[in-house]
Amino acid sequence: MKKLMPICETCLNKNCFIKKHLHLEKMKNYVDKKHSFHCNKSKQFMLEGAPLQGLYFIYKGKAKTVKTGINGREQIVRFTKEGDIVGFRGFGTNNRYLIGAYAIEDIILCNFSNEVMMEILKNIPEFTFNLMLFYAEELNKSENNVRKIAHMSVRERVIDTLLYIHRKFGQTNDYINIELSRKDISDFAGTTEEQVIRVISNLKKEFLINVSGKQIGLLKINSLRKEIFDHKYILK
DNA sequence: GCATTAATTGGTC
DNA sequence: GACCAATTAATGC
Repeated sequence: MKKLMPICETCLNKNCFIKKHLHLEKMKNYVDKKHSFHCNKSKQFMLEGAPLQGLYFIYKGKAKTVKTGINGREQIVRFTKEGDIVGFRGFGTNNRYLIGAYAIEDIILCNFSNEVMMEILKNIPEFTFNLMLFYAEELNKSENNVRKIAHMSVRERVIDTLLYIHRKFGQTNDYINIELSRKDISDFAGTTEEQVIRVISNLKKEFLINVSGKQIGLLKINSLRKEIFDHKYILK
């Protein structure tokens, strides 16, 4: 089971950037040059400040990308899943990664080296154009997140985080399809572990969510959305 | 089973 | 609302 080597042609990740452009003739020259590997749960596979080693594409599993703050606290930049790109922030301009990345569960990654990525970007305009659109979108999301942390209360930020992972990972059998520690949630919401525990405990008492260990399920999505929306309106 | 880590609760500033 | 301490639950080895 250590020999599992993902093949782009048979890959099921429709939203993967490589897969999306596989119909282009030139692309086929490059996909064989990737190298794939496993990374176990909670292990780090990308180090903040380390020299660039190309881009990572998640073949299977979930991961988080983090940035170390001034006080040593970690801020989770985003959560990622199958088909997502990791490591694109430092690409091109910097020669080092600006963020670190950890596996949330056992994952399989596909890595394209700097050299191969450069070749793709220079030779396949359609790919480059779409990547630019992707960058613009990510920048927008990132700015929105900064605004959230600045203007929303802790309770609102936690609710917002829950709605986000619910939207991103989906929910089956009354529980969201990702298991995060309270610390992970707090590092994303920009608060502390204790605050997250208290908010989650309250939301459970109010019958807005289901909680069973690390599993969380949203019960009244509209009520939760409304709470965020109302307060945003007051603040802006 | 013991040791480390995570979750929870209460308290202080 | 952050930080700290104490207790308990969960998990790793």
